[in-house]
Amino acid sequence: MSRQTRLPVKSAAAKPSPLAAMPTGDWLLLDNQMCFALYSASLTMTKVYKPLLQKFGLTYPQYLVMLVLWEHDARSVSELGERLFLDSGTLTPLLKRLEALDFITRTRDAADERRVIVALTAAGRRLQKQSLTVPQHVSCATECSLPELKALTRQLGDLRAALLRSTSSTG
Amino acid sequence: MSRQTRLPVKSAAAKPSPLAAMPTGDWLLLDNQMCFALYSASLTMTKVYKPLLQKFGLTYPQYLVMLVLWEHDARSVSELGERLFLDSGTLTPLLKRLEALDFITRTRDAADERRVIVALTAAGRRLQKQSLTVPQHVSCATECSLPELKALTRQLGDLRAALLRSTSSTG
DNA sequence: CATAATTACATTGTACACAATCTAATTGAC
DNA sequence: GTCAATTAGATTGTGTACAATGTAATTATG
Repeated sequence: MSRQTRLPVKSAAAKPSPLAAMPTGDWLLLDNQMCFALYSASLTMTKVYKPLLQKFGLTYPQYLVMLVLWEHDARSVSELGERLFLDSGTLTPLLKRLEALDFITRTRDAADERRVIVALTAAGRRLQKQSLTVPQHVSCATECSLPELKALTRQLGDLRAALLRSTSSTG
Repeated sequence: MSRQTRLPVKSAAAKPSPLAAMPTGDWLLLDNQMCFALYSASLTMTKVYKPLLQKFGLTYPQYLVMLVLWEHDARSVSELGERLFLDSGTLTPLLKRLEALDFITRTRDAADERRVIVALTAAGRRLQKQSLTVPQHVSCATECSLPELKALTRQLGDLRAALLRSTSSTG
């Protein structure tokens, strides 16, 4: 067989990398890497939240759990995990801290003793109104307009979906 | 004085939040929040890297340190930190692991005994060529074109810069 | 040149994040 | 109904992140 053979090899002759249009020597440059921009922007973002959430005693991941519960109270741990893309190893200790703060309760589901139902306390519900200033402050800190924020949100959602496909499938 | 007074009040009458154009009740919805899209995309991204870097025994933050050193060998801990937006509390243990893997050396600077110079070993340099497949694979996983990747990289870099301004200054 | 201030890094403590594993409860196959 | 397979959470171990603090070396000031 010649070197030009293109039989459907294992993970496909498929698409060439989008990087093919760039010199190979530039592939490993930090500032060319979208992933590093993503990673460092995400870390910086949590630093912006920190002082805002500290007033309530919350961390950013804890605040995310509260957001989910404010949308729909009383959800199981796995439902929270699906919504937030986090697993029980992360959520279990986090939820125990939220419980210790008296913002949520954790109760075994009587109908299915494997499940743990996470529900808001009165204090947890009260927190919703008080935390309206948080997205307000953070959105200002982004120095983005609302259309820009919406566009970025969609792009990052699409990116997450694409990356999830590559982890769950053949890769 | 009339209600129109615009004396420079504490943290300014300043700009209204970009969210002002959105119903208040939507501010706390998870899927409206760019920050959650950012956070979850970043976590998903590191999951894509994991199997690719595991071949070399590296984690994603460790890989970032290698990227910096491949661009410019022999840098101090604080230089690495400035480049990666990480502090010594994160880098010190991470660098010790890279040293244990024999990819870097850590040496006190003779000219300034406070500084620790991080430099590549031969194995660390060899890793550069071997890791060219990593950005190739990840860029495919994003399902983005090169112009899309470049645009996202710039947007996220701008976002990080804006967020950094809000943490360092008056906030 | 003595000492106060600063700088560079390390350490400690808290909180994620997640793979791997474990346990208990439920469901399925027969 | 019994036992295997599955499911839901919890636990364990490793590795970030980062605030706060500690220590040693360097620089600045008088």
